[in-house]
Amino acid sequence: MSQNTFLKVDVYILEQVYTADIAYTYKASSERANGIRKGTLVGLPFGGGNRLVYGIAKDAPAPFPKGEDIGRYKEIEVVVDSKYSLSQEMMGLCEYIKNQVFCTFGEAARLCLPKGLEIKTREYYVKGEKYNNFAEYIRSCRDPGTIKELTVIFETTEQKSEYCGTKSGIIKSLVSKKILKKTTSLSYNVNEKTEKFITLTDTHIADKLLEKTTRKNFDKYESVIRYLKNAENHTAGLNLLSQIYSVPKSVFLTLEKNKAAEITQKPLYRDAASNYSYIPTEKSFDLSPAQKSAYNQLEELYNHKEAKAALLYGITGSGKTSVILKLCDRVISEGKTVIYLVPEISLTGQTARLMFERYGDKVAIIHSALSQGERHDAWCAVKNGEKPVVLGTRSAVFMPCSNLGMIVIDEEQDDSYRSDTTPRYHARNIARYRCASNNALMLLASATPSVESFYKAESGIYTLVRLDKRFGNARLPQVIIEDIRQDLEENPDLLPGHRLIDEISLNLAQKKQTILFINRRGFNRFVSCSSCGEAVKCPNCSVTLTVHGGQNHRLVCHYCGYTLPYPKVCPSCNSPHINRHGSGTEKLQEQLQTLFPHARVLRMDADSTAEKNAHDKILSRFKNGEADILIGTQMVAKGHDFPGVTLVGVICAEDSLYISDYRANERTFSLLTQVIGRAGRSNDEGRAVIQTLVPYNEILTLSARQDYDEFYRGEIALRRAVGFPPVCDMAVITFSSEQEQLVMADCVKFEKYIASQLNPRCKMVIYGPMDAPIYKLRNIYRRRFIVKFKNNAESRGLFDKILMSFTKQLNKGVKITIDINPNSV
DNA sequence: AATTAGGTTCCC
DNA sequence: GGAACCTAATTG
Repeated sequence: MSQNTFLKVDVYILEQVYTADIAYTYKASSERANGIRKGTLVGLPFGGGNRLVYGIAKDAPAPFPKGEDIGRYKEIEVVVDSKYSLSQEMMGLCEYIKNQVFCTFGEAARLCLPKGLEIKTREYYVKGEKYNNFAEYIRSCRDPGTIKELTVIFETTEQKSEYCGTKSGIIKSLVSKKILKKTTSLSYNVNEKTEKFITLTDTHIADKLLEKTTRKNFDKYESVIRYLKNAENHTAGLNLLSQIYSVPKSVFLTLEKNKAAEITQKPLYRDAASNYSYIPTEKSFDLSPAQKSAYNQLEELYNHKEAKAALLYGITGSGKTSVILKLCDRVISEGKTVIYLVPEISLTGQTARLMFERYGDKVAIIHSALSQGERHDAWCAVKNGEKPVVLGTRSAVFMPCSNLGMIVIDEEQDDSYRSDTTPRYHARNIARYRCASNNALMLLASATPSVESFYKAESGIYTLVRLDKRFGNARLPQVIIEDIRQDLEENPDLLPGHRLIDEISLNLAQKKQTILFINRRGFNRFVSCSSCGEAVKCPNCSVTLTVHGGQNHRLVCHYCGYTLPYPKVCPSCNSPHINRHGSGTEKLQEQLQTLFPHARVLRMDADSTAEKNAHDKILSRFKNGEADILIGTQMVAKGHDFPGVTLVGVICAEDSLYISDYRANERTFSLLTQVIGRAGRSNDEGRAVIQTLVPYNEILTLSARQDYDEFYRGEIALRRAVGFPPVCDMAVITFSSEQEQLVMADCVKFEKYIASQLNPRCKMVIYGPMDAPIYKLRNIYRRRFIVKFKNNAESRGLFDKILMSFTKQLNKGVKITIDINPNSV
């Protein structure tokens, strides 16, 4: 073959490691290169073993420079279907992610591709060059047992010329002697589901065929042909037809063979929409004057058709959703697409119903509880433009929408928008990039914006749009901050105090609903021994175990899932005096059932929502009035609209205040404001009882007043004074390993190394090394450094350089990760 | 001599 | 991350 029949293709390997993430040069025959553009997914032989891996073409194929030695390049083996190609925009996005969060291009690309597309290579063996010498080989083998195995191998080889074998030493040596040759083939985890259809194309032939048919089969042909003649487009599903008339498949094949009919395949989408019941509606929203004004401001911004970002700050119950949906209408009516992000699956259910009502099957739903097949099909449907609206959690921000008009991030302050595994991206940053490259609008919405976003709104980077009146007649709830120190002295074990009990009784009598919030699941938080003082800890993690399933049933680790029966004696000193401490959702549920035996109580926490669609079931049962009281962890706080709820109780409000994290105040304020906001969303006035040991705490009083502005003013002043985000940026560099000493050693090494690498222009301040807040997790020890810096290209470049070179120096089994502005520090 | 275990290096 | 490649240790 002459030189110029090959084209040069630079590819990124999908599974490449961080230290060597470069584009590799491959060659492709000009014919094959026809199917390759920038962003095309390809299969390549990679590494010494030439195993087949995925790559993505970095650029379009180009001719090799004259005189280049093409022989040293390997050839692209597979060009994957173009529907799995990444668009120009997504290629740019991957490059952006790679630079921002220090991951490989491939890791970024995988976020943009449907899960389950992962290559599965199957190893098998075929005859090698020296296959004919094989009889000789057997004679030289001493162990009769292995001869038996070999015979089996070659018998099947003779017949099929293929053997899926174990990796025994025999095969290895046969391969090295070139008697066998190792080969790989590729298959996908998820395949497209298709449905077969039959179309009657020629009624004449069909009728003639009927005349010739023997009496025995006549009825079957007759009914099939009759059905098809009357069917729309003379077409019907093959499986359906064969079921209705119990016809064998051969009937259809005969019709096709005689050219009376055609059989076609259509992709069959596994659509999660079928899980939701909804009634389509055409009705438009009646917006209040306040909503109208917010809408107008946002629409004006959208009309610029420029990369814009807005923060819709609307107090709880102000009707943000109607404003946003109306804006969606506007964008979709122009033929553009919308991505609508919500924090968790517990929220998709409610919003999904709203979206389906308005946009029907134009909506794709993406969340973690989908099966791989559903996810894959939704991805394809979005890619080919069948679903202009995407509703989903964090990962939905990567959906392959073309012609994006808007990305909405609802409850934008929520922690779940940041990924806590590599690549550690924040959906907000991805959205910002995508909106920028599509000249689209990024719309952040919240009742309690993150300090970071509000800061940007203040400095004019985002346009701030306010909605500070509740919708309709609804008013903010009356909030009582209840000092429960007295109650606890009387009965240290009782969770609801006098005041809350009275309010619940009142609500039950009035047949109104109540939400009780307690930020801990399980029964007791931990158990400890009164003889030796030790708390029972998880053997794999440096945390205490939580009591679950009744007061003395089991102990469970919330981090690794380790569990053991409730101990009779202290594991440390064998004393029988074990005490339970702290309270969770289960204990609250038990106490309520004793206090109010006739009340119907539902509980929503990570345990009660383990199975698929459980969130939605609990929430809709509560909404339908099938229960009087809903107990839950933060799941109940977020965005749900329960018109029947007039009372909200918070059991230990200060719980989340005293975590050593600079965002503890922000998180507490946001959580309390939101949970209080669940009350009184219709005409009835709402009440909230906040039980606490620190009644004069400012965060509590501010959230009781729902006074975000005041909270923000205090918080930003504090962050300025101490130097925390958003005033500066923070990088957390974590070292982790199963071997404690190796982590220690590498941290010491790194401390010196980073000091020697610092660039005075980057102004980095380094703290550490120190133990991670949970030092041991799943038997992995973690220590870390915290770096305060300014996030710009120069300092990112410096981090990149430091990480690249230090990763090579790490002890074996030690991992290094970097997280910029993580959720918790 | 010939596996086999452990460590190191590079992948177009 | 993983296979090949190298080297030293183990073994009948």
